[in-house]
Amino acid sequence: MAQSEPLYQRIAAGLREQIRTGQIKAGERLPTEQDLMADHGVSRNTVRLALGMLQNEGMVTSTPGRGTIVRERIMADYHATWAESRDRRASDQADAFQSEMAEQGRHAEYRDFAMSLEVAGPDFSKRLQVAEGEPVVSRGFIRYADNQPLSLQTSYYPMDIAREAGLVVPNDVAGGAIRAMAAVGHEEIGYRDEITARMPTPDEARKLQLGSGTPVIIYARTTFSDKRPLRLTLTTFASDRNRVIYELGDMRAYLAQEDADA
Amino acid sequence: MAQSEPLYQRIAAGLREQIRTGQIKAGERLPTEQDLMADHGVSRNTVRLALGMLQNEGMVTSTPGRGTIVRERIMADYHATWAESRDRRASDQADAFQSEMAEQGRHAEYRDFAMSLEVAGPDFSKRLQVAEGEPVVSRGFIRYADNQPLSLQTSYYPMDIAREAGLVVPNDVAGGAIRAMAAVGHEEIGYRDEITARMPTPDEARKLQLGSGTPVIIYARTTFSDKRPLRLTLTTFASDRNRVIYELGDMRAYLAQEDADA
DNA sequence: CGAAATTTGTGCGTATGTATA
DNA sequence: TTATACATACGCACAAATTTC
Repeated sequence: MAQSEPLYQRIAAGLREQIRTGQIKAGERLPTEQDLMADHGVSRNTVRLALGMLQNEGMVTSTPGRGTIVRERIMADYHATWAESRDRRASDQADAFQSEMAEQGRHAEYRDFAMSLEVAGPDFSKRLQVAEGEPVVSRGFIRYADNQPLSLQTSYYPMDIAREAGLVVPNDVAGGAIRAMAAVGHEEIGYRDEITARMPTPDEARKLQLGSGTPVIIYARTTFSDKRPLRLTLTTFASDRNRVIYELGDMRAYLAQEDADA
Repeated sequence: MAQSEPLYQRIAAGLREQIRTGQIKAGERLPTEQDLMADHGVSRNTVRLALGMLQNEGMVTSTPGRGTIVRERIMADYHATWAESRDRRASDQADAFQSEMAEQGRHAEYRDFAMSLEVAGPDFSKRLQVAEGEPVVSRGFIRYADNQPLSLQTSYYPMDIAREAGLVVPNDVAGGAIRAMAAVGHEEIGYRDEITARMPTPDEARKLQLGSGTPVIIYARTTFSDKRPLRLTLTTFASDRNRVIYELGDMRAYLAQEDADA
């Protein structure tokens, strides 16, 4: 006899397979806990361990009274290569996002705009070349599409640059922060992007309305003039609703293929 | 009295705070389940719900007999901008990785190399412009550093190109697959990278030796000649051990800062 | 609209197995 | 070997949210 894996893992594997093969489709209900208890002849505790696995994998969500439902994922693309360099009209880095969502027929907006002064921790200090303990200017907001939160974004600026560019104000800057900096001689000519992922903090989970098994993508862009770092932008993406896209080099073959599809 | 959150969440929050503030450091043991039961006057079940939260957040790992321990994390950088275009000597896309790890004084290697023919699913079909159901050539391996798995990588090639370039062999190709394709007229001149994150499947978790709360970063690179897609490379990174890095534009300020640090 | 039934969430207790120190 | 500590599994009760009638 094969060394048997735990009961709850077997039950989870069975449900996972039913979802993968489409026997249970996105949006549909799984059998209730009672059903699963009866089907497998196990205690409720064991059934809940199995369902807990699927929740932690982000495959299902459970709601009291409703049941356990297979999640569906929709994807918004964040084009890192040109998100900040096209149609920069409205707000800080609030730019290509709205035009891209509009193309997809979705309503994009920014909420909870906030400006504050923060003390540079080791992270900011190193990347912005600011002494630890010095103040930096933080400007952030939340991106929404169709009333659903997509990502949290906060940009940090060295104090002297923020002052020169007129960024130390508690509201949006006409034309965007990037242009405001460029206008006073701080032009962004280099970018370093660092991307990783982790599970969200409870605060992030609340703001992004994340299901329990959904990680966040952490996207950190540091920009440079020819002399120094100008800006550190931290974006926290809900990973079930976002992809980050880079296009490099000669894309004529890709573009031709896209046209053919349309 | 504030609307009380569930007991197990309160207990988890307390432990989270002790870890964040450094009262319990990486590598150290949390109080045992028995201790936590006594401290908070709750049942073991409740204590385990709290510890389960921390595990799902990737903060701790539990081992029978040993206890529950705060995880420590090491980071390897994957330089997407030039990982495939520098020092391409050894294997398929096995290139800059080894030289970079060597610079950090770590031992890099590739294991479990495998070639197989697969039927194109909807994903491959669309991106490689191959009819669904057609065979594609798959070549994959696992990256290790200091005996620890970092990422799973599999590349898919359209059958005709793989044949021309001599990739339909169950072993490494001298000089790398990219050169082999270029040598027969299929030169990569464009790249589209798609990055997202999700929780691992049990299989991925096993191969990457992931703790239960660790997501994976899914990195999909499609490359193009001037005419058509050449290759789809799917990389699954353990998110607690990897970052993906892009450097764009003029980085002279960043490089100067790096030199100064060293 | 309100009441009842359904379904998951939280919490208790207990027992046995298994890996580690 | 023994003790410790987590893993798995059983049972029960009540609360909270949703759907159904």
